[in-house]
This record gives sequence, structure tokens and C-alpha cells, in this order.
Amino acid sequence: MNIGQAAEASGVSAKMIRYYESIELVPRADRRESGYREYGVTDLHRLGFIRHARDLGFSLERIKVLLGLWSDPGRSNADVKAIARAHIRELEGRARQLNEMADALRSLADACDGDGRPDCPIIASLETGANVPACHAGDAPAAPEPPVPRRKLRARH
Amino acid sequence: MNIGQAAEASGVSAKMIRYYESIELVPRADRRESGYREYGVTDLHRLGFIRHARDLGFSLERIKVLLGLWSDPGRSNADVKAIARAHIRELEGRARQLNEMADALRSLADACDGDGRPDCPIIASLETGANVPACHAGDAPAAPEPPVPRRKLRARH
DNA sequence: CCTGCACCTTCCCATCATGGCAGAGTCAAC
DNA sequence: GTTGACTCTGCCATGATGGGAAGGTGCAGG
Repeated sequence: MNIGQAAEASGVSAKMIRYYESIELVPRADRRESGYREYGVTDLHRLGFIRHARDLGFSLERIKVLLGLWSDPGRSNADVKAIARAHIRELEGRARQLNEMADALRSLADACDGDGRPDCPIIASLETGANVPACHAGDAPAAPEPPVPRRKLRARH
Repeated sequence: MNIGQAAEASGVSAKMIRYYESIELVPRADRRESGYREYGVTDLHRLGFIRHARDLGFSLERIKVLLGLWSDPGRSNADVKAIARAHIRELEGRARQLNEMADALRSLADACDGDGRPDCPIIASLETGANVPACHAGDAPAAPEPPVPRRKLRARH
């Protein structure tokens, strides 16, 4: 089947199928004389796998590893599980960050009357940074700070 | 002060300050004879505002609007609140999506023994798509489907 | 057989916010 | 004057995806 049919059947756009081929996430598809790509059930199966992994938020980089494990009959499910757990942590971290932002903004919005006057705690907090979760603060508990930055950051003006 | 100091003081990298200027998110900075950008407290204030807005996940596009409202003495806090609420919805939506992925993957990982054998429910679900949340499924309750797609999608091969 | 159209090919550009690098110029401390 | 930190501009890269142009292919209907 052609790339269009493969796209529809797998749920991966033709554009992306070509892209996946170009970055060698999938092997180069068979070609007809005309140069048209030709797909079979095996290819569809692989594209479906990729799509499901994308639906779970895996990066293409990690999907490449998963595909390798998939096609490895001697794989260890511990390896798969480790990748999955690392990914879960990432997802949770990102979700937590988004929720923190949403929570902070919600409390600001709740404090805003929205009655048409210019007074606005949201704007005020953006000005001062009060109640705004510092992005990535807490990721690096203590700045490594290279021992003796001798003449760095000279005071000027 | 120079861009480096402004960057350190505002928490916005010099690179980004130049970028913000290039996309006209901030006005073109004053220049010294040498071409060096020169920043004052007003500029720092604005950069801080932008940084806090970024920390809340606002896009630069929306920050442009917020800056406009900020500098408008006759603004309506209702406008600000509306933008904030739209953004909260976006954040919540994205967080929900991430959490759905994490939940799905967690249940798959829980079902995986991780004992070193090849059997793996995670891999199996990626193959079949079972228990994998279809990305964006439910967003479009009913496909609009143009009335009569006469000769579209011909069956080939 | 010809025409038209849906489909395919490759290649380039855009997104969004950010970082990195290179080559050249500037500033201030010593 | 030398040195080294800093700044300038400009280009490239990221990740995953979409859009489009320019040109070739395949097939059905006339």
C-alpha cells in the first residue's frame, strides 16, 4: 500500500512517516519503480507501535530504544519498565509544573475582582513576582558556583 | 547598565533580551556610542514582568498583550482576568493530558513484572494500543466529514 | 488515447523559546 | 598596551509537526 493508506491505517501522517524514515526511526521503506514507498503489514504494525508510544508522550529518541527492545526477542522487561518509569517521572514532573502555574494563576485570578477597574492583583504580581512560582527554582538546591570567579561580573555603571 | 547586568538582575538571559527586542516584545533599548545596549530601572522592571509571566507559562504572544494592559492606565482588570482564565484552562488541559499519559503508563508498568523475562505488558500495549489513551480523541466529537467526498481515497492495491 | 485529478516525490520554510558559536568590536583594570 | 571580560550581529540547532511548491505517477472516465 502507498504512504497515504499507511498513514490512514496507522494514524501517523504521511509527513511524519517520511520524517521518521529520514531520522532512521523506521527503516527505509521499499520503493516501487516509480519511487513510491510501498508498505506492508509489518510496517503498519511498527507505525502503530510508534503512534501508541507517541500517545503516551514518549519522545522519538526513546521510541527508538523501545523499538529496539520490541524487536529483540531476548529483551528484558526490566529494561522496558525502567524506561517507562523514567518517562512517568518526566510526565509527572511536567504535569506538576503546569499545575503549580495553574494553581498560582488561579489564586491570583480569584483575587481579581474583574469589575472593570484597572486595579489588578494579577498584573501586580507579575510586576513584583509575588506568588509567582519561580521557574525551576528548587531544581538546583545549591548553585555549584565555581570556586573563585576572580574577575567575573565586574561592576559597571 | 549593560545587557549582562540587566540579564542577571532580571533573570532573563542576554540572548533572550535581544530576542525580545527583535520581536518587538520590548522597545529597542537605548544605545551607547559603541552600540552597547543601555538599560535602566524601567527596562529592568519590564523584563522582570516578562520573566514572571513566563514563569506562569504565558506565551510571548500573550505576554505582549499583558504588557499592553500593564502600561495602559485605563485598563480593565476584567480583560486581564479573561486572559488569565484562558491561560489557566490551557495549563489545566495540558496537565490533564500529561496526567492521563502518566496514569496509563503507570498501570502498564504496574502490570509488568520487570523480572528480566521478555514478556512485557508495556510492549504489548504499544503493539495493540490497548489501554493507551488515544491522543486528542474526544476533542472532535463528530468528524465534520465533507458531505460527498466523491472520488477521494480510492482503493488501490 | 487523452485528460484530469488524486496521489506521490523531494526540498524548503515555519513554528516556539531557547542555547550555542563565530568573528569582530568595546571597555576597563592592571 | 595588554589582557580578558563583555558586547555586537548573524547564523544554526533543537523537537515534532504542518504547509507548500514544483514536478512525477497512477488510474478512471470520456
